[in-house]
Amino acid sequence: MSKRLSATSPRTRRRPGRPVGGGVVVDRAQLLAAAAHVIRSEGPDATMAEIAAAATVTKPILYRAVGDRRALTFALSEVLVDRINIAVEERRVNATDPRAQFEGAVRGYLSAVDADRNLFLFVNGGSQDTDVIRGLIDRSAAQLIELFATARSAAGRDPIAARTWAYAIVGAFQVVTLMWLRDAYCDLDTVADDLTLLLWPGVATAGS
Amino acid sequence: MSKRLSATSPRTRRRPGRPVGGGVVVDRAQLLAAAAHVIRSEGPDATMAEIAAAATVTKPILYRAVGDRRALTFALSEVLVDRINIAVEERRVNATDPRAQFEGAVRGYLSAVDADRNLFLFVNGGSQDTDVIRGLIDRSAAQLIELFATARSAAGRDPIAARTWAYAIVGAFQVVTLMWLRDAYCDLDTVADDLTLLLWPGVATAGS
DNA sequence: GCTCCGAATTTACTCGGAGTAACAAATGAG
DNA sequence: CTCATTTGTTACTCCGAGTAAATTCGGAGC
Repeated sequence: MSKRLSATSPRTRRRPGRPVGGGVVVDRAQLLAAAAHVIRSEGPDATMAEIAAAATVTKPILYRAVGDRRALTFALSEVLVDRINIAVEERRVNATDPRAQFEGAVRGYLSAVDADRNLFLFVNGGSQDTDVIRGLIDRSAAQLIELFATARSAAGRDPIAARTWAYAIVGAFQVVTLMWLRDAYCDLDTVADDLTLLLWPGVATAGS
Repeated sequence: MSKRLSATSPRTRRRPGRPVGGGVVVDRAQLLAAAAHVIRSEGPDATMAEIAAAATVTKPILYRAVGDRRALTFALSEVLVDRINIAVEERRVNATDPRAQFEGAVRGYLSAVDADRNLFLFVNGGSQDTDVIRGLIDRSAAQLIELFATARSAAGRDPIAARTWAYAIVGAFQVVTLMWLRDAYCDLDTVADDLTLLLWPGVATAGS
């Protein structure tokens, strides 16, 4: 990142200086929160300058604290995925039988993304770099992979299938959500029902 | 100042406009073919200037013939989707029972994309504009939507589910393919098997 | 045959955004 | 007081998309 320039012999090591002139201490987390806020209000195609300005900060500060746009997107994808996971868990634990759990998870995902459309769109389309998309997918798929892999291993079968299944589910969710957000071709419950109808049979038998 | 002349040889300081009558008529299809070619060889992050140069054409010509980058991406997505559909059909007709047809289609999709990785990556990540992605998805999903909708209508049920199902399948394929292309975490047949395992049960029952 | 007009093209530009280098301000140690 | 170090800001470069102005040639009119 930053290249420290060594001018002369470091006679004395100094503590990091304090902010100048009563400035606000800018923290990576604060910057991310501000970025999420401006994206939510201004839309998914916010520029780095806009994000910096919204955090009452200048661009180099943003860059030093968060990194470049890829890093920002990546970090915000963490935020979004965490939020989605919370919503999914909330819905899932309220159901007893597995299929209802799955359907609850679908609903939780959809409503979480619906509440954060712009962040979803930013994270999904914000970068032409596929590395970012890949990171987001991996993060989204992490639990699913683990879940499937343990089930699969317990059944004494090849756990490599877990990755494919997790990716497939993540992809299905992503695309359905994207199209649904843009077209609103039906209501949330219908989407959740149909998605469950399509995916649940496979998921139910996937562990075996 | 501008130093654009430095790259060109001073001998051929200028190549004036070529005769219109005997010259090469540049056609939209030719430009698209050239674009596909350069993307395949140079990679998915080819610039418009590179594409134009590869077609032995200047940028304004490219822009007049095919439109801006979004239009180019859209057109190339047509090319890719058509190619995929051909491969899918080829594999599908060689199978008799429905499940084998589905699995064949999966294999056809994967091998077609594998043969055109760069084009796939260009089309998928080439634009930060979600409209392009949306168009690609709609195009990919068109047959699936129709297929599901007729099956669904024949069963006397709501055909709106067809869209969700088609989007889900397209998304599952897209993401699985993206991750598989980048990581090569297993071979094609394994991916096809696992994808079929996950999706087929739902697809088989989806019409009813 | 010569000149001028229109169509197609190329050069050279603008515009916008990502990312960064150079500069200024301020602070604590010696 | 002075200087080194850190922090923040201005102003820049770079690069690529998209386009406007300039240029040349084929062909029509004189």
